[in-house]
Order: sequence, then C-alpha cells, then structure tokens
Amino acid sequence: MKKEKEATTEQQILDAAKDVFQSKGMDGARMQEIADKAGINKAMLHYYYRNKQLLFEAVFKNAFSLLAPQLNIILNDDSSLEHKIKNFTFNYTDFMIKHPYLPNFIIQELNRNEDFVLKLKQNTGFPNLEKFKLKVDAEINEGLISPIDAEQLFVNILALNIFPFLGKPLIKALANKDEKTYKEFIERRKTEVADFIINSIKLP
Amino acid sequence: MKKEKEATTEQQILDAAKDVFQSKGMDGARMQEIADKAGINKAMLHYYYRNKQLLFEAVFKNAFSLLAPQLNIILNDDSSLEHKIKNFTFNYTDFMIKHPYLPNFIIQELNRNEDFVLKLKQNTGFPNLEKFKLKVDAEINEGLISPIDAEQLFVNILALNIFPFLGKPLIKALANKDEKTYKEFIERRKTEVADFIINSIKLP
DNA sequence: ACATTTGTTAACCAACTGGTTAAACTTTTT
DNA sequence: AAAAAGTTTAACCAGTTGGTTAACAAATGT
Repeated sequence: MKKEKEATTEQQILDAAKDVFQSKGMDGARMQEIADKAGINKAMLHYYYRNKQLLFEAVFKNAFSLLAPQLNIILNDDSSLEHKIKNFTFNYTDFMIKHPYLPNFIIQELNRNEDFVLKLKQNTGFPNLEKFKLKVDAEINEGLISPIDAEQLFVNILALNIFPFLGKPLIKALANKDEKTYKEFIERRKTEVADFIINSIKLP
Repeated sequence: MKKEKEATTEQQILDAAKDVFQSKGMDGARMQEIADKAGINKAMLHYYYRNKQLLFEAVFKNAFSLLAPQLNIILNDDSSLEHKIKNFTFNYTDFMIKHPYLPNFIIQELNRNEDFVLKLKQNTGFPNLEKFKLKVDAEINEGLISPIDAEQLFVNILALNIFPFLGKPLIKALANKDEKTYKEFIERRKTEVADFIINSIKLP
C-alpha cells in the first residue's frame, strides 16, 4: 500500500466533503459534487466512508472538534472573568473570521437532528460548564460582579459572539452593509462585545 | 367555483408546506410529504404554486412577514430606549416560544441563498434602522446612556434574543438541560436579557 | 516470482424527485 | 341545459441520487 497517497486520498475526500457539506448542508450536498471536488471517482467515497451519513458525521465531528477548544478558552482557564471574556471574545471572533461557515454549519445540523448532539456529548473534551459556574459565583461573592446566573451569562456571551456570524445576511440587509463594511463591523466587535458584557456585570 | 373550498385548498397547502419547509428546509422538504400532510394530490401543489421554489418563497415571505413587525417594535415606536428594549425582549421571546421553528428557518434559508434577501428588501415594511439610530444618538447626547454605536447595540439586542432559539440544541447539550428546564431558562430571559442590556448602557 | 491485499475506475441500478398530462369531476356562466 | 372555466385525480416521465459491482491496477508479503 502507498502510505502517503493512502492518507492523501482519504484526506482529499474529507476536505472536499467539508467544503460541500458546510456550504450546502447534509440535504443539499451531493456525493458526486464531493467526488468531483476531490478529483476522484464517486465509488471512493463509499470505499473510505461507506455512505453519505458516515462521511457527513466525519466532517461534522471534525468541525465540532475545532469549536470545542474555543469554548474551553472561557470555560476552563483560571484567569479572572474579565480576562476570560476579553480573551474569548477576541479569540473566538478572530477564529470565526477564518472559518466563516463553521457556526452556521454546526447550528443548522444540530437543529436538523437533535439526537446527533448525544453522540458528541460522549466525546471526551465536550465542553463543561461546571468550572465556569464556580468562577462566576466566586466573583459574585467577592463583590467583583453583580449577581447573575452563570448559565444566562454564558449564553449571553455565546449569543453576542456567535450570532453576528449566523445572522450575517440578516445584518447585512438590515444595516445596509456590503461585504467590506460587514467585515469592519465584525472587526470592531472583537473588543466592543467584551466591553459590553463587562459593563453589564462589573461592580464599581 | 367553490369560494370557500378554493381558499381552503390553497391555504391547506400553505399550512402543510410551512410545517415541512420549516422543519426540513428547502433541500430536505419533499413535495410528496407536503401533499400528504395537506391531504391532497401532489399535482395540486403545482396547480396552485407552479413549482417547489415558488411554494417555498410563499412560505418564506409569510414567515418573514411575521418576524418583521416584531423588529419594528423596537425600531419604530417612540418610547425611551429602556422601554423599547424591555418591550421588545419580552414580546419577541414570548412570540418565539409560540413559533419556535421561525428563527432557525429564516436564518438557515437566508444563509443558503444570500441573494434571496434582496427580494425581501424590496417589500414595503422591511425593517429600517434609521429611526433607532437617531434615538440612540439622542439619548447619548442627553447623557442617559453611555456612548455606543447604534448598529452594534441593535445587533447585540438581536443576538441576545434570537440566539437562544437558534442554539437550542447546543444550549441543551452544554448546560445539560431537558425540554422543561430549557423552557424555564427561556422564560427567565424575558426579563433578564433586558436588564442585562440596560445595565450595560445606562448611565447612573 | 507470485499470490494476496489494497486502491481505483467505469458502468450500472433501483429508488426517488419534481414536474407533466390527459381525463374526470365540479362549479359558474350564458 | 349545455358550454365554459376551474378543480382534482391517477398515471406517467425524465432526470437525479446514493449506492453497488465487477474488473483492473498497484503495492505488499512471502
């Protein structure tokens, strides 16, 4: 067997499948289009991944494994809440600028098949809120921030960071933005969102 | 022609199409399933709506025409920003609890076909930000709120209100919530989100 | 050297999909 | 009451789709 090419073909398929699935979704994607983009015969897709569903799951798990570490930036480091929020907002936004299809792909497919998330939760490294909750409660007790439910705060942080990518076409339409001004708008959010959150919770 | 039944068949199709399109999206929806759900022959779909694309557009415009007035709650009334935010947050969340598929459907299909939004913008009643911007700037000048870009604020408001519905499966997984605790979580947001926003921008 | 395993292709297939057609039935018009 | 217009159905159709097969090519083991 050809060691190098073996890995390459399988990877070529995965790369092509990522492109097609992320832009068209499970239902809109076509096996033939993936094969064409990978520059190989359609039968190879089945040779390496058996069927569309398994190929899709490989792509999806890959995508989620990119997102999970981003979430752990805010959930599992030991810095102050203020630092967590600034760090996460900046990193996450920067990361998403480089992977613009990712949030929509994950949200869309998670909604299409709610049971699918159960498979992900079995993975080690699936993000966990416990440490974040403790930190929030600790800072409340120290009088550093005003009382707030940690889960609500976490969803607020996610919302403010993820929504601008999910709702890109809506935002462009509502605010009359073209691609350039939209990007500038997102760029500004790298710091503005963190300030917005911290303003809301920090005590003087 | 039968006046009553004429309207009814067309409406039955639209209702069935709404169900199927909103839960499966354009690509995942099947004309046969819509016909079955409407209890009629598949040919009738084409008789009334010509083809899948036009039927889809009818459903989509219908859905968007439900959303637009919700946005105008915050954009076009004359009350204070604080009142706008409280009013919008409460109304929007309450509305979405009753139409849970709506946000995901709109966001998903807007992302699938970015050009599609252009058709919507031609509609009269398409939400417009101008009045909201003036109000924000006015309250900044009056010293009521801290300086903030009106568009950023508006996207923040949208994000905090819409994301919890878009990211429902993700939130349920990350926070270990079942359907019941998720609903309680959303219910609390009707007031908490408004407080979170106002806390962030209001000056003492 | 040669048999075995692994990788690749072209051709094929059954099921499905959106859409059409022609005829039947119903309501409205004249 | 008959013609015209509108509504509904069953059967059909061509193109597409995910997936299979059988034969061929390349690498590997012995």
